[in-house]
Amino acid sequence: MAARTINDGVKQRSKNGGKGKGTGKNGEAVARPINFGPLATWIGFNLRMAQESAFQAFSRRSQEVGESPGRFATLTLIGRNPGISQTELSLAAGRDKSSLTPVVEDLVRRGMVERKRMRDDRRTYRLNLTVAGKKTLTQLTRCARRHERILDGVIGMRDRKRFLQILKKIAAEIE
Amino acid sequence: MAARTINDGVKQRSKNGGKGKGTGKNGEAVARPINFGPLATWIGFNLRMAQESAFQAFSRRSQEVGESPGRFATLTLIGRNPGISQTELSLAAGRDKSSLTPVVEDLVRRGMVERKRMRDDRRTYRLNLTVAGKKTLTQLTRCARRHERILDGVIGMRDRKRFLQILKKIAAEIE
DNA sequence: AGAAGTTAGTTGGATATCCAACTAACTCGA
DNA sequence: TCGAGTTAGTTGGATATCCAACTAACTTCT
Repeated sequence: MAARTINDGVKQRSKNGGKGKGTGKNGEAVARPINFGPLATWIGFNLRMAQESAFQAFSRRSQEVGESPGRFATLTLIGRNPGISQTELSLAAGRDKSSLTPVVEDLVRRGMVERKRMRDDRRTYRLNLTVAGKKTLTQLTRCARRHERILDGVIGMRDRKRFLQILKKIAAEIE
Repeated sequence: MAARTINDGVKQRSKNGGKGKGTGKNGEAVARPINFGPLATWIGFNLRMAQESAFQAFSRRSQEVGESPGRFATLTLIGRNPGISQTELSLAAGRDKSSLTPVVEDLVRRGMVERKRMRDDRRTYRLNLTVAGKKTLTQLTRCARRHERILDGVIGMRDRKRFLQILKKIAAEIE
């Protein structure tokens, strides 16, 4: 993940928050209204916008612990599935296995993850968390919980379950 | 966008679709169950998975027209907001303005978009669709409609409106 | 047992995107 | 009117991710 400074993603993009041409009566910038056309009601576009927003927020949060958001899912999956292989991991995390090569390398280098060749199949690695990895995961999990709480607040507990179900359905059934 | 072949993203990742160790009685591969731990119920993770899934599907679809998915939002926004500037465009599309430099360049080069300096502010560009751009946009819009119809099918019309509202709320209210 | 096929992980080439820093151009205040 | 501050767009440096092709290791079929 990018070595982002405190000034991060959304902030940069919204620095100029919707400010286009023109100025309001107080001298404050005023947004020129943008016509989104069909984008306004299309799921695909809004899904992307929501995801990016949430991701940036979590990115900021995980930096507070000095980690990147990408590491989080990886550490969780290794922690919950000791001895998992890189390919299994990539499938679970929804990434290409080649994307995991540098990620795992980094985690091993920093002493978070332990990587052993399997006895009976020497192509495959077994991944496990080290003590340091478990500690980091605990911190990251706390971050994630805070993040989730905020998301829950936005979604509202009344709709949360259904919303989650639909997300899973999309991930599972589209193509 | 990547010059993807017909064999695309999700396909690649799911080629081995959940196949871990072990083999079922028919000789078919059987997934080793993965423990997702808290990821299973976290919005952030599932939002990412759903978005990626939908994005890949649309990516494939837009290749049928020889375009990349990223171009679609851009063309739509220019088409709906003639004379829009690159910065306004970047804000609307939720990307950094620097990301748009190569995109707009490409669209201009391929004759989809026309780019003129403004008279009264020579820093700013005005972007407009050319005839060719409008034609391409029409094709892309058809693609997108097909894609949306599939998403609608997965979500179900009963929940669609609420689901969309929540996505917008997340994009707007998170950070 | 040996050849052909498959699988785990890595490498290479490419794109998309970000942020910071830059240039040119505009605006505003004294 | 000139200098400081702001804004539009580009450039540079970095990361994340993809797909294709590769190597090494396993499996299967004859």
